[in-house]
Amino acid sequence: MENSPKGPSHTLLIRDYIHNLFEKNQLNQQGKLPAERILCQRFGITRITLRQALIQLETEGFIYRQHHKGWFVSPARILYDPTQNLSFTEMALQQNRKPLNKILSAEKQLATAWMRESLNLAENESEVYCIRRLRSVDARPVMVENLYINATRCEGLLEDPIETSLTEVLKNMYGIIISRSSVRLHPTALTELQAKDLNGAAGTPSIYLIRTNYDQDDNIIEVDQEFWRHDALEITARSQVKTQHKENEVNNLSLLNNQYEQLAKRYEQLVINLSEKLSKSQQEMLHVNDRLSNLENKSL
Amino acid sequence: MENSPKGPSHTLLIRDYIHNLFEKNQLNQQGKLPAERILCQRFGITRITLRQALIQLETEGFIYRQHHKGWFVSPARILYDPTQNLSFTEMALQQNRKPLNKILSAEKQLATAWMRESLNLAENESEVYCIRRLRSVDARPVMVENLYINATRCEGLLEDPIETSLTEVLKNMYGIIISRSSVRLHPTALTELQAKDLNGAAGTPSIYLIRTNYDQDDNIIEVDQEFWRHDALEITARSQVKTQHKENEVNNLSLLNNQYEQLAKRYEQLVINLSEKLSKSQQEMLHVNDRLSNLENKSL
DNA sequence: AAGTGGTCTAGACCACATA
DNA sequence: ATGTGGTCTAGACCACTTT
Repeated sequence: MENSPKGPSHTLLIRDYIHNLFEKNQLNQQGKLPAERILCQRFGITRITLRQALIQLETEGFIYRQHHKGWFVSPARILYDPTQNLSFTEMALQQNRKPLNKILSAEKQLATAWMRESLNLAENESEVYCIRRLRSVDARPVMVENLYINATRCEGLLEDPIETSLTEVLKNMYGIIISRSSVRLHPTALTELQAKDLNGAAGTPSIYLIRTNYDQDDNIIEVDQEFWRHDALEITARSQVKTQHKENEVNNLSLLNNQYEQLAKRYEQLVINLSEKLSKSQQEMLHVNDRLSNLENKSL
Repeated sequence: MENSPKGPSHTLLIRDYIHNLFEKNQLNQQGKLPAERILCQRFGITRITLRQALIQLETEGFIYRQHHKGWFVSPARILYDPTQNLSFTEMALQQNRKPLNKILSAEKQLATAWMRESLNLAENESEVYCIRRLRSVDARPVMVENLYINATRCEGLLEDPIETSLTEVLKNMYGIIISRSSVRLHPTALTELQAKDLNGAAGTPSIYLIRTNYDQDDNIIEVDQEFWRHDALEITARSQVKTQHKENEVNNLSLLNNQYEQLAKRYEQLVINLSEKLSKSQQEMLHVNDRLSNLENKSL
């Protein structure tokens, strides 16, 4: 058979085809595509060619695969705002999605060099809690995360009910409040380990996100590595000029406060002076009145 | 020839090989890899297999390709903080990279439905400036962007020197200050159009970013679609709990202000009262003194 | 004209999932 | 056991870049 030298590439044709299937609701409930070999027949192309097209659609985030099960249309992305301190669960619920947590492993380890540096461990701190979690949305696994927690700060953590909310446990049992965090992220590919947990294929696009969490005293308490399916996430943020406004507001109010304070002080001094004068005046008055009544008595 | 059924996949082998080349500085200055067919020989594998490995490395962000030229090791990522209002140029310079701007096209257009909605155009506003720009870092094209600007707000914009800084032109010529912006982004694949400008291949991973810019009156003035090479960018952000602190600070200061204000008012009233009493007292004194001197004169 | 990546055919066997 | 995707071989021609 000949190659098709001109015209739109097969990727585009297949993309249109899948778009149509999707819009006409001709996919089954889970949004599963027909088998690869069937699609090959339909388009009269080789499997390798078809797969290249599918992989491109996967890169676009339009479809995804479940290992050895098939290709599916991707559900809507979850909105994630790294500038807000919302937990995964809160985030999902807020968007009417069903979140699910699963702890894959949890253990105490000796800190590696990387952990020491990331957690900014002190000389006498050497142990770290390592927790691996799988997080799903609407029964689809979307993220695996590795948590690294400074064990010195929360000895005995693994005996606590960390399945529900780690943040709550840290707050209620150890008095540690996660007050701010900084985040870094970039696109990359899944390694085999992560792909296995996410029920995907190694090498598929993903988002690597690392979050550093600080406690109320601005010490690093926890570092969180997240590996996301790249089609599960939409990142939002807004610039912080508002903060500048607040800054200005604070400055203005402080200035005003100073003025009021000084005004009050000046008034206070004035009141003191006036009071003194008044009391002198009144004493004098008493004195004079005395003299007056004396005189008047005499003159009678 | 047989397939290789076990052991690490070719991708991993090739990855190690390239890592080695890179660390031993055995690549030429631009970090170019040997030709695909040479690599095939070296590993004793087919070109398709090799390419799958290369594409996986590309997805990881470790290498990238220049269309019909070859594969190269990716340079370091640019840090981008969407919560800060830094321009592309400022951002690059701050990180000791050499930014380059190139305007691909600039024209006035009738607003499409999408533009109307995105720019929140009023009934009587119907024209939009559309500017396409290519942005490079260290001579490598990393991003194409489409700017959409409400033309009613800056009639004649295209006659101005927009090659240098659009923000400056808007500020100095039209009094429009971009005061805040909101950003959304997700990973996807390059379309042919964008791939062409970025000198890449269609379907390679990319980051789609859309920014909405607001002026000092919080009206939308500009919408900015950016298409990034996915290996060129590292996104950073920090949570805004600081804002909550500022919020509290503002509230506390306001409260304090109120207290000071009331204190000052009370003092003021006190001063008035005291002044009145004092003046009365002094008048009375005068009166009494008069009477006193009269009496004393008489009695003499 | 030669070299490069981009795309495609026509098969094959393996590993895992499901029934 | 069967069907699914995952991986691989051995070629071929096209489109673009470079010499």
